[in-house]
Amino acid sequence: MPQLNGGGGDDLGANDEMISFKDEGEQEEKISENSSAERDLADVKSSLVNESETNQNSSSDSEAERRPPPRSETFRDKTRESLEEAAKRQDGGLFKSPPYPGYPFIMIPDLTSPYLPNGSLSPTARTYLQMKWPLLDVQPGGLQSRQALKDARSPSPAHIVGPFCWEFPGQSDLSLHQFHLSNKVPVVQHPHHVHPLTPLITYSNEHFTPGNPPPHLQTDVDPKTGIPRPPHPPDISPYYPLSPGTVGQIPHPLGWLVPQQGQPVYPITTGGFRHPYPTALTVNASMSSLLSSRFPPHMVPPHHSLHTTGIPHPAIVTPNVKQESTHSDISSLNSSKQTDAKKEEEKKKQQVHIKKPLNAFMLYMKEMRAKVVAECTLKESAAINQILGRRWHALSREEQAKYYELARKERQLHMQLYPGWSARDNYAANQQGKRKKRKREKQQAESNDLSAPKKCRARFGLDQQNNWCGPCRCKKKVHSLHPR
DNA sequence: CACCCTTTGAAGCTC
DNA sequence: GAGCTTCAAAGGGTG
Repeated sequence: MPQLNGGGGDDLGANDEMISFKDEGEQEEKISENSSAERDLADVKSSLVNESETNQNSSSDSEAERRPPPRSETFRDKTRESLEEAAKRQDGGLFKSPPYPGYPFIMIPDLTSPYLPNGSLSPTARTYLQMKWPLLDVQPGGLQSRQALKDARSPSPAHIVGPFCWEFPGQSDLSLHQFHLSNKVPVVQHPHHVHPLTPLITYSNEHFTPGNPPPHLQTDVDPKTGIPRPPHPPDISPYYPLSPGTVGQIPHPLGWLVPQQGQPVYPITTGGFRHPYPTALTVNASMSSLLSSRFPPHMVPPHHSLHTTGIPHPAIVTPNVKQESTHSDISSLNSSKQTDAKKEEEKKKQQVHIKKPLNAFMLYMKEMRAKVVAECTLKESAAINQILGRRWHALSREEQAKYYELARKERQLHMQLYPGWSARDNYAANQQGKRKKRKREKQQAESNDLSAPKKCRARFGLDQQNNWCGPCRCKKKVHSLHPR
């Protein structure tokens, strides 16, 4: 299990395990991809499949065989090298403290008293909550304000450069710069669903360079709105330019975090609001000490329980109930008492579904999906995920390490929020284990096929058992061990 | 409309 | 402890 210590450097121990680079052979594929830039979408799709198959085939070779000889200078190599150098220049090394300046808690200058005397949320708290749980309507002006906020989003890195899908490892940074410099961007595509931690990584390496905004961001002008961005204090990550006095007047720095298409990041159901989270959103002593140890004191929130606000953590969903509250028709008010009673019963029946914390790859996917979608004009998630999987393998150790560290943080936070939670809780919770059943059935079918008595035996015969597939060999052993 | 597909990683389960 | 299974996200595709 690739658990990073957060110290970076050579202590990344598991890195040898965490990057398998099973698709080293894609270098040639990339060249061919480049030469076929006018390939249409269907070809892109099919090439993905072909490449996958190719990679799978090549993966049977030994690692040494798969690794190409010291590479001549290709565009990819140059790109990666230059990017890594750039990252080194910017970072001066990995995980300098604070390693994750944007980690949610440090975005709160002060949440000791999130409420104003009139009972409303303070702008600071509002901003924090909006960032931490983007779909939460904490804007004072409701829809109008949210719309304004939405319109004033700072650009996401997911700008379109072209309709084709270019897969260059480490390209994210390059393309990011390209995107910001490019005027031929017809569409600003925002991540559809953004994990609360995603803002930390959306801008790739630059997230980990506290106080050093990348050059392309120094214009401080939102290219979409033309609205100048406020200067950020030197001690706070430039991506969270929060100031109690300015919040509410400036475009939301993470406005693009607002879920797209009206879809929530983690669907907040009515149950989500109804249930008082036993431990959710509570920064307990240990978590606070963790934060204190990792972040400057002024960035660490005090002990308090935000759950008193009834604000759900994004990881909580109530899976089986759709948003009843949206159906608050006038007519329904007539029978509100009966409906409420039924709802109450349903509520009780509902079990809070605490989702698993996202792993490193999931975090990476969340960040990069929109960009890949924009670049490829693909929307099929399966294909997108294939691309993302390959890009993931193409990432450098350092780049991957950032996501592993984020994932580690995510798990840590999750553990703090839900001490008693176990992944096991979600096993059967998923529709009474339907998927489990399906998968088992599927695997049984496969295994039946593979172990079909005549398959390998018929194909290769008893003389060439070394060519038999594993299950067939296994089955033979089993049969030999347990003869009837 | 529920489920599949597709990816990697974490964690649980089984033997 | 190895190997297998499930579930995290995502959204178009499918039956």
